[in-house]
Amino acid sequence: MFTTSSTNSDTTTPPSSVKLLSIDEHAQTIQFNTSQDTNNLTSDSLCIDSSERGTQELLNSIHHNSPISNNNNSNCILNLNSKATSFPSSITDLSLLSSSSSLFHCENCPICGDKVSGYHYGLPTCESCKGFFKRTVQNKKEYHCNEQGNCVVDRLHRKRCAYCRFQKCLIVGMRVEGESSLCFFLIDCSFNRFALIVCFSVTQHTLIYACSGV
DNA sequence: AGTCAAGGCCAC
DNA sequence: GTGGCCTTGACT
Repeated sequence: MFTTSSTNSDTTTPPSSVKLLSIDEHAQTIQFNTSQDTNNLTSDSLCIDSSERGTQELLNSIHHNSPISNNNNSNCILNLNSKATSFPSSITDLSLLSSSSSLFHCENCPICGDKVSGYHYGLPTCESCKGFFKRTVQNKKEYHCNEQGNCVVDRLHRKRCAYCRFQKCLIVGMRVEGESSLCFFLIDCSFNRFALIVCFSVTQHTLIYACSGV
């Protein structure tokens, strides 16, 4: 699924962090910096074979719904710790890792892009999306979209379509306590072997992928 | 005691 | 209905 390129001459030492630089319009290349420290950034990239079955659909989902792409690609840092440098090989492993929410840090709300106020219902979100999700779940609200279910959900337009806002809450992984829902991102650059792991909510019947490139 | 997330409250 | 602020309870 992936091929990789790297300008990093040190191929044996895992980086301490990965900073995402960009995802192109069709989510076919993902550029990111790896670093041992913030003053020594090197440039790497993933190239995705979009001809592989299901790949493009998955990456479009990432592009449109992930905290990464909703953040102008500037404020998301995936931190790698010792646990994250081993590559999980099964969904069970992924579900264990997904509970390590501290691996993923984002300054902007993955739903609307507003300022994150803390972790709410499993994700770092803003205060308004926290309240919106709470009211929806508590009151068992059902919304309907007047468009085709693809409304823009950002800080300015989040009030316009509750249906699309709530769908986005579910897609990015918000959940009530006790519900099984996975939303996990990891780029593993240990020993110059790159892997992107994407795990979405099982309640949305979306694919769970674990892909690696050499 | 400090921190954090869930839930409550209430002006708008 | 929304969203900012507050209280509460669990946890360390």
